[in-house]
Amino acid sequence: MALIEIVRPDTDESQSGAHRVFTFFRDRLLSGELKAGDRLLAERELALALGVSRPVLREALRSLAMLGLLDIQHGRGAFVRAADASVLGHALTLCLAPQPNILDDVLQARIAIECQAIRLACERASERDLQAIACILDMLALSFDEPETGGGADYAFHLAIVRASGSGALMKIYEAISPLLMRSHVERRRDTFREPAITSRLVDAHREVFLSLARRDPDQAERALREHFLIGDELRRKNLISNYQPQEMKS
Amino acid sequence: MALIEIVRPDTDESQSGAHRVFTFFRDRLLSGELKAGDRLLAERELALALGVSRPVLREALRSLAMLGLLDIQHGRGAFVRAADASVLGHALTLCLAPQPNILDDVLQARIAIECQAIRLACERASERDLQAIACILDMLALSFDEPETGGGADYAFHLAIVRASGSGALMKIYEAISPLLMRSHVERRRDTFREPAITSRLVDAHREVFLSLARRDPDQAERALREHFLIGDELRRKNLISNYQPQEMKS
DNA sequence: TGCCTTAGAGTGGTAAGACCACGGACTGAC
DNA sequence: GTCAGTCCGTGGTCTTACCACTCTAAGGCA
Repeated sequence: MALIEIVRPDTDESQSGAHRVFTFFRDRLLSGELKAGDRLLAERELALALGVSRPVLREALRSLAMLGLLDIQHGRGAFVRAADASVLGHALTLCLAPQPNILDDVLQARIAIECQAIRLACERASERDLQAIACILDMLALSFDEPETGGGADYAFHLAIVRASGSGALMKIYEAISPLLMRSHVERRRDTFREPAITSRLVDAHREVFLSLARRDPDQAERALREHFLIGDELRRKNLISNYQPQEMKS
Repeated sequence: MALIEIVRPDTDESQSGAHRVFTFFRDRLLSGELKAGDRLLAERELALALGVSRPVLREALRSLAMLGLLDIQHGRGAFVRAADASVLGHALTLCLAPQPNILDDVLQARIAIECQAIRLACERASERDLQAIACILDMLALSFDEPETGGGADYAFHLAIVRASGSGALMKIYEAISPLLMRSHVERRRDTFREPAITSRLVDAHREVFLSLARRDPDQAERALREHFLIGDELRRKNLISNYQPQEMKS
């Protein structure tokens, strides 16, 4: 709740006011001088203290808020917010937006993260981590014929593996790509689902991944995981073909 | 150069003005309606057209600029900028800042990206990609005893592999983590370097990675790469030990 | 005495107007 | 033809004022 101390940002000449104020706060956030939950001074006081006008200060604060670093509440004040991965996700989406085939391409990033994560998890996963994954696996097996809960369990399974890796960086990046993953998943699920042979293979694949992890065998775990992704890829291709076959060419 | 058409953003009630304008532009950017290079209307006209005051509009534009989506030039105007990975890098840095051991942890992300990238590269790399990597390898071999250029060539080698994967997502994420990688690298390089035995092993390791890639053998390429990372890790540990050994404990 | 209502103070949200600083283009002189 | 100066359009900033929201505390009522 410390109301931040003010030191006039006399460095950083050449940058315009708002940008100066922006970097001022960003640096305090990076250095840990401002922690989540801290309340900033009132805008009028801050503007005075930093030697800028209120609109300029607001431009900077608003920018920080858009980045998810600040939580500005009408009538209450501005509070430092713990940076979550949602901003990262948005930034990534914006970066990747202009590129073609993003939804497929982001799958490569997913494979990259998960394969490394499961290797780390083989070394680092705690018993609790493994139990959690086992639990999700059970849910997965039970709900594999329900699209919604089944899809959720599927995602939870993979997320739990990444979490078990104990790597914050992998976790954050995985969270960042997950909104795009979701879009890809939704697009894919439209018609891929609901053939018993497929779903049972899917559950088996997950089980094998888990077993390799439980045996703490990195190479086999990664292999099982890659196998699982290959199956998904294969299914997708089959589906594409069967989708385009009946109606010749649509545009 | 299309000066954007204006449609009053009458949806999105409940959000404050600046945020409304922000999402207004963000959505146009995502949908491709605004392309890189486009010039926005003047602030005064935009404010009038969107039905907000100029300070409010500026708060939104400034936020977009901070995100790297807009390039606002004094005296010239505001231009749409191709989203590059630098913002992503900053966002990632901010997300990861509060966590301990980030510099080591981000290495895990690097390994993840590169291992998947080299697998893809084995399938997709063009002859030009391979030539480029070979060229960098030569530079690496020649300059392995110069800290600066050697370090640069090292980075360029790995970047070239990621580029050869042909995956935009992997590339963007790799670029995003590279500033953190740099920090880690600098920290590490302080004293790791300059033992001939080490540097020659380093060059050999790179060469082996390249050869596996040129033979388009994904499994071996990944193995070689992991080996390379392991060596680095081992060196780092040795160094830590030898650093702390001579002078007992320094605080 | 206790609770509810209400008014005030403090906060962010918005608007309008004016002026400054920079960049480019046009026009004039050389 | 070239160069310099001027002018206009642009973003950059400041000031002032007012509105809307939140919380709190004082006051009235039961």
